[in-house]
Amino acid sequence: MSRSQNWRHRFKGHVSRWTESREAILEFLSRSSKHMSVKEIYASLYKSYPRLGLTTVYRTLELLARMGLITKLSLGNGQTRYEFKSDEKGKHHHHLICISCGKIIDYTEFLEEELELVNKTENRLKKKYDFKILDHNIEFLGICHKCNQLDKGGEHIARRK
Amino acid sequence: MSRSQNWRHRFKGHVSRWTESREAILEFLSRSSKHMSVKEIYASLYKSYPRLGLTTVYRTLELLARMGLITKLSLGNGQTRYEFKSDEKGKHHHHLICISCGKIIDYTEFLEEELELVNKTENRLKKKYDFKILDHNIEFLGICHKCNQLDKGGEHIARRK
DNA sequence: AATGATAATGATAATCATTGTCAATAAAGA
DNA sequence: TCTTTATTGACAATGATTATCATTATCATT
Repeated sequence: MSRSQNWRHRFKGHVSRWTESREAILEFLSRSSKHMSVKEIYASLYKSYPRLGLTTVYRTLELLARMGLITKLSLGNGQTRYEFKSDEKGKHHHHLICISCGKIIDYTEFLEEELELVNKTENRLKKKYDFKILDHNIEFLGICHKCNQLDKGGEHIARRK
Repeated sequence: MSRSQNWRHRFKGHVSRWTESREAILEFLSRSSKHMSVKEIYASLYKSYPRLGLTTVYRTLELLARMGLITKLSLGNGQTRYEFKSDEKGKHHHHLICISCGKIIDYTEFLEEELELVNKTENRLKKKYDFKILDHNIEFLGICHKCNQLDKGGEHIARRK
């Protein structure tokens, strides 16, 4: 757990103490797949760090989001998810979400123009509303192929659980 | 409650029965301000429709979102919010959210290009991933002016509750 | 207009993510 | 090493959302 301290400097200026928990959580997120739930993060870390408390995970994730290092995703299924904000080109993505089964698709195509526009808008908003902008979320919501088949099965929307 | 039936036809094909509750909720949302919480919606309707149950409000909102008539907003503060999707030009907006105090700003500026791009992306995604796209959310997250002042007060991010 | 099948409701309990509390612990400067 | 106090973590508390299920109300049919 104490091997890599690559992330320590990232906390400078934001918090007064660097701790193993914070290091571990940030380190873990930087290596994991997208949109991890709090439970998943906690469970994964617990294996190699049993002393970690769930409360700390919540607090740290909130902290990291405030620091702008991770993105918080509220996808409307009762589970907040987080993902590391990579600087690597090509890693940036947005979300396509099925509101029926909850499936999430990260799409990385079609982003060139999108990002350009996002940056422009970000600057305009920053000026006009005096916000310090940390992040953005762009998501498209709909019904995936599989769920759409069910819809066509004759059932009314309201009937499905 | 039974006076206006303007919305009845909207339910055709989606559900098998039209009911007062559904009418009332859709009618209410079409008149109200943006991003109402479930509690707010329930409380408002309760006055003139005391038989309405909270469960029904939840179910109906879910239904209306599935029908594509309202937008569901999960803003990460533990309260799902909903808003009517108006066809009126100029009513469309996106969100600028303060992650510190939760303040939400609807911005309607800078949307011309944005919408064009959104439509284009929507079509591309629809084709590529075979989704029936119902809605989109675009939000910018950051720290509003007021909260940013506090940050500068010397406190570390982690200290604030 | 009355009937009957069943979609929809609503009171209530149950679930589960998130937050509050506070004594114990551990960074980090002296 | 010692002291200060930021941070932690076990646990309780909260609060939004969902599940249950008997009751009610819609609407096609009579």
